[in-house]
Amino acid sequence: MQSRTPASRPGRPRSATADAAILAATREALVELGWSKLTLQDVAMRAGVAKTTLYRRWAGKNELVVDAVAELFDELRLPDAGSLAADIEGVVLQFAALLDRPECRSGLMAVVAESTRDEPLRERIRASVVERQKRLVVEGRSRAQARGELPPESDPEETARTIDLTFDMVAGAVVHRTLVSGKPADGPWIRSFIRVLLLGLSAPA
Amino acid sequence: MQSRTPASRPGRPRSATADAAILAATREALVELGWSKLTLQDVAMRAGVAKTTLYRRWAGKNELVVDAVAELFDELRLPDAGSLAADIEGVVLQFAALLDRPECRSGLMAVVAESTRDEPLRERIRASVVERQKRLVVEGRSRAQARGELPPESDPEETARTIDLTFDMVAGAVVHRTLVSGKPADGPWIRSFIRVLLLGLSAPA
DNA sequence: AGCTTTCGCTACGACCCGTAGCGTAATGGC
DNA sequence: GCCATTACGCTACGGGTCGTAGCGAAAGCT
Repeated sequence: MQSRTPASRPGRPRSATADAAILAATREALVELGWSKLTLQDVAMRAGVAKTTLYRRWAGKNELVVDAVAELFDELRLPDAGSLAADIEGVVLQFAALLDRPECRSGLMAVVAESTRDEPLRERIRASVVERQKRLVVEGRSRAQARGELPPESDPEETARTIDLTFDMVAGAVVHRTLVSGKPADGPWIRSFIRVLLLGLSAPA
Repeated sequence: MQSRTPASRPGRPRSATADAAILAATREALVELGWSKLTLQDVAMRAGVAKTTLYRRWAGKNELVVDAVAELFDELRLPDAGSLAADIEGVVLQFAALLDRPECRSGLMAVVAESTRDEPLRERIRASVVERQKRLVVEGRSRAQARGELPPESDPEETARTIDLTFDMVAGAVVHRTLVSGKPADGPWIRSFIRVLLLGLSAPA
């Protein structure tokens, strides 16, 4: 996750149990304290490890929380509900449920904010969180094109741009609705959103 | 801004000069240090005031940064470029320029993250930042309806939902593009975005 | 065995927080 | 002009977190 083991090094290996306990303790602390009041020594206490163990594995609070939140995004799955609209609705509902969890709300936006001044952190977020979401867009899109619900594209560069645009529109709208407007991204909202989105995307270039 | 003066109170009034100096110093510190390394005593030094003066006016870092960033959003204007697409392009370009400024990037997302566990803070952000953006959507929409570019609505509740949806889609996509994907919301991107958006919004219900 | 790395523990200086207390400055009411 | 009231700058304080260093013991590999 954070430090690769080149084959097997000599010496005592790192405890995988401790890793899991630390990440779970981090999420627990995020729920109870939120990002700003979360301290590394509190996480160490909860996880039952020494504070120095945390610093051996993570550079700081930012990196730790990214890894703790990233695990939540493993749950995201692309359902096969028969139509593009239904597929998107299923994914967005899962995403909205994630953003409803307090450990996600307070952690994710905070590390994104930090990443504006920390390029390695941005890359870490991109690799472990954003890519997992984006893959859902790519897969859903190719599936819809096979069904004839979206116009196919020949130019691979144009395809990449359209995927980027779709991803930013979907994820951006849901996040903004949930965290800025503070209203739930529930069924009715999602369906009206998908309607606007698909009308725009399915039109010929 | 943060404490209303009921008519005129007895005693020495608060220095408006100090207010402006503090907010400017906050933005300056945001540029140089970013959100996480910004401290109130550093802001006090830069502004040439005592630390206690800061605490007399703002409850803490969160509220101070919200006010400092909110002033930036005063610059947003709705241009009259003749068509809805051109109007939106103008507004989004301004918004993207705002999000390019480091004092905005690092400050805005951080307070939004904090607001997930602080309802008064969320309300403060809504009133002083979000409302100013939303008004642009409302105005641009009614202008477009007068020009016949968007279908009119009879149900006022439906109208409110459409405005909310439009706002979340526009602001969300631009923020996500800029801060999460880390790519510029430049002219070509904005135009392809507007194309998708308007195709969806201009379709009949 | 011997070597290497991790782990828990303790301690440390540095820094920031948020508040209290003081004397002084600036205003409005009488 | 005097006084009550509020704002201001300054100093100081206890409490907390940070990130690091050093130590002895534990747990793997060869």
